[in-house]
Amino acid sequence: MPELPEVETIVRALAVRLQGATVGSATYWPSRVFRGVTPPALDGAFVKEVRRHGKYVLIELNRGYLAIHLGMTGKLLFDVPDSKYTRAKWLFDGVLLSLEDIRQFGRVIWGEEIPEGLRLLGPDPLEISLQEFVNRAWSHRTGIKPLLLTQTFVRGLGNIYVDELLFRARVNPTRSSAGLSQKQLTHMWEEMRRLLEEAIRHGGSSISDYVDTSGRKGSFQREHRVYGRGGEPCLVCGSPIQKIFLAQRGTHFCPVCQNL
DNA sequence: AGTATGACCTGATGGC
DNA sequence: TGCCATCAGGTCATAC
Repeated sequence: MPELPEVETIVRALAVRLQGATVGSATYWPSRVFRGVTPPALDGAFVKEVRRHGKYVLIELNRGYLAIHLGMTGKLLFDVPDSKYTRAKWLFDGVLLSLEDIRQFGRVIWGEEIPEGLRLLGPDPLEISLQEFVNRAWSHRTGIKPLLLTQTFVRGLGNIYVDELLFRARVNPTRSSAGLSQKQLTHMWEEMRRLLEEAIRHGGSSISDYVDTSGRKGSFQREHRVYGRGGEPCLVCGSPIQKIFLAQRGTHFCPVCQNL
């Protein structure tokens, strides 16, 4: 579910309420999200910083790092009662934070250092330089869509924002990354930043599950130009938006605006 | 190194 | 109303 803009929205809200707070208690329900390794109790630990690392929420404590990936249906919610899908909850100076995850594709990782799974990810799309973006794109032989979804290439893009980005940059999703021109990649890099920043300003996209820490939906789904619009007219040229499958992911694009 | 496939989970939706 | 298939903001592991 949540991609970079949604996780960024969550992290900003967490930072306000958790920075400097002390962990009073932690409760973990048996669940796949821990992948067999439940974090320690953490009583008395305090929060140094909350930040985003790709699609991970990273909570830095004085004793180590709690990394939370929300998978497809994960939510971090303040002050809600336990539900059937509550997988963990923490009390930070009287503030209750719960992790709910229906499908359990999310994960919670504990590490005394930043977990390796996070360190191995590629650069952040909002921080990567144009030159590095171009060089990295040209160094792979794969399709541009699957490449943008690969978190070791850049960290944080998912299916919605890749489709939207390729539409805005007028790049066909079936193109190979190495075959793109400097001009096309420059356009993509610029649109990537613009798109993500705009989506963050809208509080992310809510299709079915995503809500922020207060349970509120984002509004960027109203700005989607291709994602979820298969068969509907292109907002630029009017031809029907196509939906195909690439790398097993639904892929939406305009065959005219994004011609080969 | 690439790509293709299935697995992991649960719920919503649409066709019959 | 029920049953079945299909689909969903994401990784992962395995096999060619």
